Amino acid sequence: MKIATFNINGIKARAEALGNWLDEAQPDVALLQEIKSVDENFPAELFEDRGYNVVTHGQKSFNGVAILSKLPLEDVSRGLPGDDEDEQARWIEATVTGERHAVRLCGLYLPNGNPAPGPKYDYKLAWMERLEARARALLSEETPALMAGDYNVIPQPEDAARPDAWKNDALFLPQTRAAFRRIVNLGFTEAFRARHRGPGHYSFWDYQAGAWQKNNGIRIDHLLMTPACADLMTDCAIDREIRGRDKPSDHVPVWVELAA
DNA sequence: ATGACGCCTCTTAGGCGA
Repeated sequence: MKIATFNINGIKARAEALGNWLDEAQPDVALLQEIKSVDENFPAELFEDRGYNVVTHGQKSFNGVAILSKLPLEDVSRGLPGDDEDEQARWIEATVTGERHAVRLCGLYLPNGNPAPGPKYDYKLAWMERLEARARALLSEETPALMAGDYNVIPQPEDAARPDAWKNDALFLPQTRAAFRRIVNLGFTEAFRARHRGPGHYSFWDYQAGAWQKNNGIRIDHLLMTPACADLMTDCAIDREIRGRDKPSDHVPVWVELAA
């Protein structure tokens, strides 16, 4: 079961590029972020025609998450628990069942948090506390579960081409990294680092200032697996090359293969 | 660096992102 996370930066602008990538990469599941669309305007038929089931949790203009899955999506849940006042669409869950295992899938778009300090950074840290609570609950199930998406967190200096440039940024501040590390340390396996060491692995390159051409990237799209899920992982990689195509998102897909 | 780039919309300007 191949499961990918991909911040597409707008479904309207990315429909064609996303379709091309799906046709080539053939993921069983794609967790999408920043659809920037209300549910009614999401072009589900483009993906249903390719054999995907589609669930969305959208909002107008900003944010929005979706799941595309060739397997049926069961027990769909929208919104991260813990704040009934939060109207930003950043979390969606569903269960898929493989030949041997059911896997709980959580797609997330963690708040950017800039500028920091400030109310946006406070919202990011509060959201991460709610994420930690949901993560604890998933672990207590002792079943395969995956929390994947755009975390807007650079975990370590080696995850940025120019870490000094991010020193005061909400993606890299010590408090941000500590909150991420606290969640991982509950018992999750960060899929990419379980298989690849060293610098130079990125999932985002800014549109500006030739960041892609200079390979000035950061690694902020992550897949966190419960122990029962990590036991099933057979591969993990970043589909780096699609950043160089026409009309790319500023993020690229990251995927895991699970023997589920 | 008040920059760039590209997405979005109550669109041709301004908000937002990372």
